[in-house]
Amino acid sequence: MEGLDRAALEQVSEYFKSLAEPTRLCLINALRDGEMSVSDLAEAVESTPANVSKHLSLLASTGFVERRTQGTSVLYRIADSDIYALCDLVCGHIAKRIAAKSNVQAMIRRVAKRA
Amino acid sequence: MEGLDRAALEQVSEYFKSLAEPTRLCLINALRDGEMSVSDLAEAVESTPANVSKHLSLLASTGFVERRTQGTSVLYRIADSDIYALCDLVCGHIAKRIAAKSNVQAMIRRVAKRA
DNA sequence: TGCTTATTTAACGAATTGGTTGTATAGTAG
DNA sequence: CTACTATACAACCAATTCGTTAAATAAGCA
Repeated sequence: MEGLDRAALEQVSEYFKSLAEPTRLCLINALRDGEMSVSDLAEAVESTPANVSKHLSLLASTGFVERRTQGTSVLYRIADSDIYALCDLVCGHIAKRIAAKSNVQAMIRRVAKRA
Repeated sequence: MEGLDRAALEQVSEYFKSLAEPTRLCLINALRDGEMSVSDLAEAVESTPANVSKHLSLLASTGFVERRTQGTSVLYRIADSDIYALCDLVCGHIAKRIAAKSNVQAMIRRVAKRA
């Protein structure tokens, strides 16, 4: 992303924004095992169909999920499994931070002991 | 991130949120070549020192950048270069989407020609 | 000490967003 | 055709956020 202009960065931020919401991450997690209907997803993430529908259409607009109609239901699925690589990178970053922090705390404990 | 509870997902979303803003992405881009002061960064991203300072402290709180004081200046640098891998994944996703879209448009052109 | 520069912080306003509620649309069954 | 179900959409409110402005803090220097 080296030489991106302002407009491009705005678009990139849009994509990050669509992942920057716990309910949407929960939906993405629920879709790990395959496609699900809106109402089933609503139950899975403990929210209302209306709310879930709104989140899903946002995720669809950024291309992370795709929809398919079956009868009166609409089934959603993950469209780009790179999304999980993204989440794993962030989780790894958090894990590193927690590890670093506990190292600091361990050091503080050592210093305190010595004093 | 398979079995994450609500609290953990909320934390993950915090990290994505810190990348979900064009000015912050611009700052991260500017820090690619090494550490920079707040005022230099403000000039680089065409914003005010106050605004940039606020964005930087947010990025520091999620551990993507680190600070170091030198005289009256404060120098910021990238703390975890995984951040670029994250951006590259998103850029790749966008590129895929654009490619797919232009394929669809090409197909539409073909069909239109045939008719 | 006082002056200047660099950064941070607080307070404010405009704009965006997540969730709710009520309504509209579309497909299915009777 | 009517009734029912599943989903989407519009309007609304509360809460958050980006940027600005002004004031506070801190470091270097005359």
